[in-house]
Amino acid sequence: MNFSERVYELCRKIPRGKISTYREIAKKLHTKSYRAVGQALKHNQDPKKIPCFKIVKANGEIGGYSGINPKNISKKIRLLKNDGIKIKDNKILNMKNVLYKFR
DNA sequence: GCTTTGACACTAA
DNA sequence: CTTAGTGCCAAAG
Repeated sequence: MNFSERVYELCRKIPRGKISTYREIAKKLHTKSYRAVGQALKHNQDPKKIPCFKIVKANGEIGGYSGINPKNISKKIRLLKNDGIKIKDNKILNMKNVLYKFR
């Protein structure tokens, strides 16, 4: 199982109404490659199977979605809101409440 | 097989 | 609050 696949697995484990961060995933994979996590997601991006919109930055910002295009960012925000996440000015509110912790 | 890139993180100023 | 700099590591070139 390569790096990317493990990233996808973790994404799928995130329950509805919760989110996670690139950092948390990297930690769970026992690496500090936060950036590589994002790389993996953008490359494969299988929205049908992988809720990659649940992955945000550690500081509560949204990050990107299928690149860093603002249009897709909006879509990501809409998906998150639809999942019960509150967002204000491209930042997550109540991070602590919605952040899903692995392990 | 070395160099660059990037959906990030962290600290300091 | 914003910039600027440094670290990170898998993938792409």
